[in-house]
Amino acid sequence: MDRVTLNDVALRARVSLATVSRALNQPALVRDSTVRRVREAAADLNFRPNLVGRNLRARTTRTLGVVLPTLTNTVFADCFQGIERATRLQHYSVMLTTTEYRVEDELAVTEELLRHRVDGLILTVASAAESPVLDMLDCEKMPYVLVYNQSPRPHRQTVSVDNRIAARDAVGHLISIGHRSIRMVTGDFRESDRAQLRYRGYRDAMRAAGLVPQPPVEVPLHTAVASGALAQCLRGRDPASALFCSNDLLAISVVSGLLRLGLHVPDDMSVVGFDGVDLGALLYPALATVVQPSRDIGESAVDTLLARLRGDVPGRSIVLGHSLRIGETAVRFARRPTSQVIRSPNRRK
Amino acid sequence: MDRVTLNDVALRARVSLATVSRALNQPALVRDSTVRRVREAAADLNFRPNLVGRNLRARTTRTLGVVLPTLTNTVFADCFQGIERATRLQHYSVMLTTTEYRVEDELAVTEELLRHRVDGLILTVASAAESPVLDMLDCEKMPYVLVYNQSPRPHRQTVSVDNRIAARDAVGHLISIGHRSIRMVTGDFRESDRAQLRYRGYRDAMRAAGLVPQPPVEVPLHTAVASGALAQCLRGRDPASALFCSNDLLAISVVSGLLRLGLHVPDDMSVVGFDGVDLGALLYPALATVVQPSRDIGESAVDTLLARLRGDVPGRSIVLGHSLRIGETAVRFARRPTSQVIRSPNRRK
DNA sequence: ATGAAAGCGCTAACAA
DNA sequence: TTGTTAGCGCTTTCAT
Repeated sequence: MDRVTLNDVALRARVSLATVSRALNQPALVRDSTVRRVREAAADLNFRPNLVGRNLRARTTRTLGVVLPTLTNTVFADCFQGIERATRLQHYSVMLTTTEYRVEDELAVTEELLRHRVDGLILTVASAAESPVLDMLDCEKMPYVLVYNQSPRPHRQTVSVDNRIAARDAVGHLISIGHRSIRMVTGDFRESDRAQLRYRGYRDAMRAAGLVPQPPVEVPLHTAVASGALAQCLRGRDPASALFCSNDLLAISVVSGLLRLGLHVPDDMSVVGFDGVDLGALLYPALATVVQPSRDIGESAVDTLLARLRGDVPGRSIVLGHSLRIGETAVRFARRPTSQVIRSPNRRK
Repeated sequence: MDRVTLNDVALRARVSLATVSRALNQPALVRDSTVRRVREAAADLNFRPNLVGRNLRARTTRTLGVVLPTLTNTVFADCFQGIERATRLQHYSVMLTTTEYRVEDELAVTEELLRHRVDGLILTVASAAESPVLDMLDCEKMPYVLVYNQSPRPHRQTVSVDNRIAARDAVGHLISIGHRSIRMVTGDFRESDRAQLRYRGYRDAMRAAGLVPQPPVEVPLHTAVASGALAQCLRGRDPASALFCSNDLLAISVVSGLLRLGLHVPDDMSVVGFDGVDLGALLYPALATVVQPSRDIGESAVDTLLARLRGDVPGRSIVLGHSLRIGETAVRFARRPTSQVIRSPNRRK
């Protein structure tokens, strides 16, 4: 492997080991000619600083730990790219682990990160309100920042959109374009405090309009949406004309499910998602959705965390702005569909 | 922070530091009663082994470095999840970095990983045939395994499907169901040796059927497919009836683009992708595609790399099986469309 | 079965 | 400006 150490460089440059270290890390403290000699020697020997040694000595690793539920949902992948970019800019490294939504793994993977002595953590947990991991981190005074989660406890610093208001806006939009019977579709409800907040936003919007919020339709995650679950929204004396989904992946799946049932989207049913993954905009019909700035969330989390590591006072949680993407899966409600705009391009010329 | 070390535990358990280390790592070498005392002391003190210290001493980090182009394409996200699962099973950790397809970053991010003294690397490079990173790794005898890439040089161990044959199978399928004018759509061609291999597979299949392969249609990546590029496939005296796309993301984008142009998929144009991302199966119409076992590729890469770290001889590259997913975006060619199967569900009842 | 001690590669006092 | 030295937390001979 590579066994060339500071000492080897020192020997070759005919200076002490300490001088090499300084020449490489704080060249200002070393005579120019020496710096050059050292650099040359290092280059000749193909010297590669050993961060393990440095980290042990420095008692800091310049590495952040990241814990996310999954990367399959690109919302988290985007966030991670943001995290990575920001850390790289600040000359930090990052160790990523995913829990694949297994709440019981959150603690174990975090523990492993702590053994590696990451300087701080960025994580998305199932529920920020009651979380063994966060309790542990608090107890050990290990700095961390939550992404996507929002926490009732102010000391748990988060970077997110305002899920409740964002959801309210989305549903409010549906109402404003004439929908009155709107249902919310979620994955496993308990798995995500975001979904719960978004459900509250749904209720807020419904009530504000004098409508009756319905209980959420829970569909199993990561699988084609059972037509049964969807059919449930279509039956009864007050069938839904619009569905608000707790995330984009689910929304995409719901749209496909509806089409498969022989319905037309959006003429028969409007659908709105939440996340704003790029893919949604590429689809046809383009997914209407609430856009969260995932990359920014990641970058902002890094900045926040590093500020704290530098000793800044914790500061408040950060709420980034969301926006509505007016896609093609949601249109004005009409008892008898009038518009053929969306469908017509799919016609043969 | 946490400053409890082996020594602290030793003091509390009234044994030497060395005994604590042994009790924790090789309990067989220590009297049972002592092991218990040590464990208890460690638990009381909330001792958390410092891997930095261990790694420095052990001159091995039990950590693998991973370099991937992006996570936004779920094919890589899936692969990473496989990598993560396998490493965790073997009590290894992993450091991930992405290049976001910036070839010029491959070297820099890898260098950083090496400074962290990862024991080995798993990477997907733009082109395995000529790659400064790989040259460097070879030169330093740093163990690595490529995923997705296939290399002409046998010593560059890879884990992948047979891209050329897989592509040939896909195009062969199109031919077998009556298509004769088939074009291939790729992203930036130079960015990926996979795309080139797949193009060869396309040519193989065309020629084997006595058809004339056309040059690839290159469309800019990560953006809605320009209708201009697609229109190009529809013009001329021999307009395509089917498109083979170099990856699923592109295929999805192409399908949407066609729909937007007013064409029907698959009646007017069949589309086949490559990758087999889960999402494709959720869409409507479901994407026809070549399925690669991405998770397995990741897991297999870990196993291969760890075997090598254990001193096994390198062994040959691993070619995992692919399969065709018969989706709904590809159907038998007919001059005048006869089937309404796909479209009819989208009709109002 | 346990302890003493050396040292992994590096940084940072402290001296010179 | 440069050198000497003492560890950072851990594993591992080598003794006992």
